[in-house]
Amino acid sequence: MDDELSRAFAALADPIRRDIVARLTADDMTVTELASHHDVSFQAVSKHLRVLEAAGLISRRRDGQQRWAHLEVDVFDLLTGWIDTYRRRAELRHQRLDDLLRREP
Amino acid sequence: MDDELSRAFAALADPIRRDIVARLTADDMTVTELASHHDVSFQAVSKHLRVLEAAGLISRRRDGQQRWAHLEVDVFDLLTGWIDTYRRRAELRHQRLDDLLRREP
DNA sequence: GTCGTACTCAACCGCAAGGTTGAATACATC
DNA sequence: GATGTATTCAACCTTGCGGTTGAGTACGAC
Repeated sequence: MDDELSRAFAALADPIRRDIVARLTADDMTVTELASHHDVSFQAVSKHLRVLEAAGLISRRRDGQQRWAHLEVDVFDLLTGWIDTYRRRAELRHQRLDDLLRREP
Repeated sequence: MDDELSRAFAALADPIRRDIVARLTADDMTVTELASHHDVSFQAVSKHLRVLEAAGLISRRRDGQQRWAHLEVDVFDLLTGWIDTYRRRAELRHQRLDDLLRREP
């Protein structure tokens, strides 16, 4: 659990954090607003935001007393990039297998 | 950490498990073969395989004394499905924002 | 049946994750 | 300056994860 890929996958493994990410697709939000939708303490949500920030999934901006969380979609590319690489590799393997079977029945 | 999506993300958060998945794109493999590439005990790799199986990322087949692990790519769709849904939603938001700014400068 | 091989199960350990509560900080308002 | 609000920091607790080792199971070979 050290590289960026691991942090990103781990960050999205938690349902509350996935929900936070989902809400941030609509608009930037403050900690209070995000916490209002969850049955955990305010501070717990604050922790979740720190995890998301460490994973590069969000950035944060201070405005007065409020801290606005903003979704950073670039990390999504990192994840789908990894997944697609190996999905493609698996499909290629099946392709080759099919070809072989078709050639030697 | 209960639903399939959480299990899948969590499973791929570990570098060893990602490496196992990567190797399985080339071919089905036994526990011994997979363990030979990593600096952890044989039993630790066996545990990792159980996690991957619980996440639906692999299936397993017994053949004599050997247990072959086989990659199941369908879970990849589950992950990219989730990611793309919210990536698209975020892009739509930016689209609307751009339109608004272009209309009222 | 015995031996070696492939693997799982079980018990344990250290550590980090996610949660809590209470205090501290930072800013806005009066 | 005092009060209220938004947020973080710090200390703590419990649980689960990834690792280990040692014993148990299941199968093949002799």
